[in-house]
Amino acid sequence: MVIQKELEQWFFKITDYAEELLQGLTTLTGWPERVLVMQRNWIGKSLGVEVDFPLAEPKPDLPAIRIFTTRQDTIFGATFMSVAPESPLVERLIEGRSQAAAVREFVVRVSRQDKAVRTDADREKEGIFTGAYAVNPFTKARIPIWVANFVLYEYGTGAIMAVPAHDQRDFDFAKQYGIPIKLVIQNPAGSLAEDHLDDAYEEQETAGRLVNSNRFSGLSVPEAKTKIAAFVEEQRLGRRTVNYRLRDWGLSRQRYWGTPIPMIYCRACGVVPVPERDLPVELPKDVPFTGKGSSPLAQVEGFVQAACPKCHGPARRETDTMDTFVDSSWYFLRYCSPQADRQPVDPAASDYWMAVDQYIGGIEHAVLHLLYARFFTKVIRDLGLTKADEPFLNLLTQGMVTKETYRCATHGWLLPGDLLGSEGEGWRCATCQGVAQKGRVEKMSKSKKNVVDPERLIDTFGADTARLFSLFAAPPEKDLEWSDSGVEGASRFLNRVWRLLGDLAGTLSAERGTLNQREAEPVAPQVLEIRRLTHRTIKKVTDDIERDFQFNTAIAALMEFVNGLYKFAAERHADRPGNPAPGEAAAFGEAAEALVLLLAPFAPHVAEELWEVLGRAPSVAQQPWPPYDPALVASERLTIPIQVNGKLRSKVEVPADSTEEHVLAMAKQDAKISEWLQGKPTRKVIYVEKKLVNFVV
RNA sequence: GCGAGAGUGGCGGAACUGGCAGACGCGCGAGACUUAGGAUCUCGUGGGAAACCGUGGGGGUUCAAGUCCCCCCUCUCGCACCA
Repeated sequence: MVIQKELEQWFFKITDYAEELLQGLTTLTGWPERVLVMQRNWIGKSLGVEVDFPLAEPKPDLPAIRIFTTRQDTIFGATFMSVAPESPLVERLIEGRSQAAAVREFVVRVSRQDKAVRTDADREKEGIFTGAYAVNPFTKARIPIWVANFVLYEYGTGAIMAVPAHDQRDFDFAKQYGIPIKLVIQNPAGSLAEDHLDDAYEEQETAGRLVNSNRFSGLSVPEAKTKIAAFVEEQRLGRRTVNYRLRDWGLSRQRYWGTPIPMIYCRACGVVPVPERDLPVELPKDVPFTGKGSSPLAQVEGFVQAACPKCHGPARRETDTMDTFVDSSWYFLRYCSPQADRQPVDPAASDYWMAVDQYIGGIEHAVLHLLYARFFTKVIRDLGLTKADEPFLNLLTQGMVTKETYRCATHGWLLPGDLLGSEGEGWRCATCQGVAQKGRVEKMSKSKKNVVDPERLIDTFGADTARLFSLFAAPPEKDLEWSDSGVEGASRFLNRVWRLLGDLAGTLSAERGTLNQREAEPVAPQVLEIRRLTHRTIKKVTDDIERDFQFNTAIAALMEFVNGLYKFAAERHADRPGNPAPGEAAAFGEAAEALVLLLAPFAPHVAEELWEVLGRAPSVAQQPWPPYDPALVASERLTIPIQVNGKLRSKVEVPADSTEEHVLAMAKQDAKISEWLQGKPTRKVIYVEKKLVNFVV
């Protein structure tokens, strides 16, 4: 059973930074849009006004109820007010009234409800009349004050003006309790009738006009918002206000693992912070975990008992620990100067290292961790310990690993090892032989049992295969669907690389170095082709890694490279057994080295061994990234697609430096093309250099 | 409901600024080598007999659209009584 208790807790005043945390988002150009949106929503800034609604029977210390609204344009339609059940106003409003007992009972019932139930959007709207009335300051009408379950005590002022005609929640509530509805905005068609409304008219963007609103009638919604807000201030009824959805960060946890909150409670002096010389407060080692009651630390008398730093009398320590998000909010700053012992961050070191150029994490941290880390950075900056305004310049939110699920009617979710059968013949449960249903692809989890055993994976295929597959299966920001046959494919590729280099290694060493003399002698065409492939691959892999970590296409390029090298090797054996063209072995040598270097980030262990196979000194990890020769990246000959009326009809091969005239001439000579062009006047010829020709006939 | 992202072969995914759609891998098919193959190698593999048709659907711009514009559908994620 879960019981709600009120606890006294510690908070960080993150709300002081709400505006800066919001504004800072515009500078985070290296962050994914959806993370920015989530943070913007989380901060939830809204502009509105606070207005005092005088009580019909004012009390000396409570003359009015203050509300917050963003829809001041509808204020003439406010026909009642609602107050949050938790609000202390409730008690003040009902005191001495006949309704008091019933209202108290309602408040108790609502506050007992589970928070999850209460915050459910479909929750039924419920309320109770307090017996008290207020005066709408614009219409001077006497309006009843209700307690309503949907009004949030934590947001705004904990009390609202209710405009049933233009707010769906108020509309539902008014309908339920028979409260009058007053129309104050008419739609452009003029079709809204106060007594026949099916729903609240909440539209603000279209050209609705104010009605029944005195001197403000006829204005559009935006005009009315501005004018009424100004009027409220002129008349001293209230003021323009900014509200944030963001709440202060409650950091107290009734757990052991976490940083102790360095506070001491003294009967005489109150709450006293632990003085700096006594920091850090360390967690005691010997703690009983009973699993019940309060914080584990509260059980440790030796920890709890302390002397008051002020009066040195007996006092008690805070026994709650901090939310572990506190630690992850500034570790990157601490990493800049882990040895600094006088302060948490050495400003010089922080200025050198910060901000973090590239941050990688799961999307689940979009709001909490990434907002808290931004908050801490700003606080630490304001303490003068760093100049960074923002901690992370570029953010990559990598996807989750997913896998299909299997379920047996009697045994529930099944581990891959508890499955019999195959995709074709269907799946069965290994325990009961019953039918196993293949379910959705979901995030790997222990509960759904759609997991792979890393031990077995590594025993069978090795860590390189697992890594290579993970990087190849999807771009990093997308979810990765685990596939056993895909893993086999990755393993097959590494084996192909292994065999290729093993075959080549023997013949390579003899001719190393001849590449350097390539200017001196004519180069055989196949040598040039091998070298072109090599340099094009280096460029492709380099570009793909630098362009948003597109490891999947980088690995695809390596696979193409290997396929190409096999082809060249096979041709060599077929055409010129034992008789290589000048420089051919050297070109293969260059290719082999590049292959190993490019493969190293994706399959470091295999690459390290291959580096040795090539007879090079360890370690491949110490080698510079291979450069490419731009001259070798460009092809010598191009295949130009030829279209007629935008449809592909043929292709011609031309030297890369061909002029437009030459390409067009070649195209017209092409047998298929000349057939298509025959007898029809060519109206237009589109020529895109090195790309394509299109005849419009 | 609001916001963001995405829809491409049997599957995972390529296609950067409009210019050969389907790279690469899986799967599948055929063949080779084999006592054997769930190893390896080679070839093929969007649909269609073909003309042609094909990037969720429908319009549009353009010589040319997966890519740009308009409308619609579906899915995933986030927020959700925030006044």
